[in-house]
Amino acid sequence: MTNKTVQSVRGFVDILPEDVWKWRFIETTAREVFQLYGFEEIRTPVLEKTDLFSRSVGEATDIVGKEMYTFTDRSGDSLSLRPEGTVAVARAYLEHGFAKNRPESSFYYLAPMFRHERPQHGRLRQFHQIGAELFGIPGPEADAEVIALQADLLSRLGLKDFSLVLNSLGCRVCQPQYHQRLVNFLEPLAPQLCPDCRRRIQSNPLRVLDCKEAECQSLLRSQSVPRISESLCLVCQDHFSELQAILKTLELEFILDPFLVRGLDYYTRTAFEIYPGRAGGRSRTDAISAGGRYDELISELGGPSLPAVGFALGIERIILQLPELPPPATKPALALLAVGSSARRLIQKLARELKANGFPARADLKGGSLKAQFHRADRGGAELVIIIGEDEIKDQTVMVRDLKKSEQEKVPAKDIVSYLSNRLK
RNA sequence: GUGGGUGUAGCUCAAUUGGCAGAGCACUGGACUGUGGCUCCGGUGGUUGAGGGUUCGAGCCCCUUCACUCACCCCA
Repeated sequence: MTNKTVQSVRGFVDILPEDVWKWRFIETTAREVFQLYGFEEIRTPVLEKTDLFSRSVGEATDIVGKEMYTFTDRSGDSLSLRPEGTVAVARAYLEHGFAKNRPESSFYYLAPMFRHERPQHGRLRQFHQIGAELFGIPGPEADAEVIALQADLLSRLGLKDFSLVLNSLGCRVCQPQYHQRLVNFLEPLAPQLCPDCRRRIQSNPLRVLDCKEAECQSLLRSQSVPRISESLCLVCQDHFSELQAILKTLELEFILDPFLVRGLDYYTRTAFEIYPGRAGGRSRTDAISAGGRYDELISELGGPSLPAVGFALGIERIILQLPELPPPATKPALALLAVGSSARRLIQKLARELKANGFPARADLKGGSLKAQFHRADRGGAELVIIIGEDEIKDQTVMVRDLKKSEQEKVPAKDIVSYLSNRLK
């Protein structure tokens, strides 16, 4: 492996055949669940105008501020590879008149996202999300529906142990008030906090609350930290407590975490994350799914005032949590081997004919000794091998060998299709 | 973006103090000229991630760089 060979771009990885079946499993399971819930698939472009993300996700967020793949195209427009899915779907929802003609719409997507982060376990620069957006329903029923969908999807995928962490971030009325209360609370403590936290007081005060430094934690625990729940307006309080009641009715367990934060600016009210494991300890591992309500996004994009709630789930992170599964059994293959060049023509022709009849027939394309051809057939998982050589050409037959039983018999060439039909059911 | 760890054949890993770069698997050929798996024998495959330095001599020490990985950060 010399460095002269071309390598893939950092953080962009190949998904090899030995792993692709996991992806397909996740994708088809997701599509099944979405169909049950009445969500429709939508596909939006990987490129959007940079402006779309900076005004919605937030100019100051890390995602927009330092992680986007942004470039100027030949006509001078600033474009970005999408760092997340929600905003693009909201754009499409507006652009195609759904907001007007069918405000209650629900969409899902399975798509690659791009963020220029430092690659790490479960964190790539091109990563893949399964996401869903439910538009037009203001009540907590919509939040609960979306959460139930995630839970159903995860358990269908075989992930039995996960915990749902829940919080309300408040709306555009109560959010700024809480923010100010928190900053007022933290500023006097700043000298005793770690350098990171001192910086966070301005940039992201909520992050101070789950700092990993023991000293910060004990300091905060000795004070009565203001909680968002105490600052919520009445409407937000109602929404949040109703949601909790619905989740209980649906028998969906959750853990309240007043310090749960979202990294994108458009979220209001409900915010949730799903972590692997029962404990709900959310400091150790990364969330496998997250989302929330974003009632202001549509209007901030220039549309009417319409509520929405959605989530996104990281496929790579799901795969890391997937229980050990045996790869699905592949259809038994038929290998066709040839001795001699005229036989080689015949097997390729015969293989094509067999494929037309639905048999996964694979003619050996490389040739060489029969032994080598047998070896490849065996390694390739063939159960039956058809051999054609001079003898078979002469008497218009083919030799059919069962690799498992180590038995073989001659079959008239013209009968091969019906012979195989009996043989392989 | 910050800090730590690791890079040796396609894969998994050896190599004494700085002293001839190796094994297993895989691939390939033969034993067995038209019959796979098992066994035995042989072969291909490496600028030791890359570049520079120290040294009679570097896989090993030093510097730089790239990649992977872990923690921070961020987030799905």
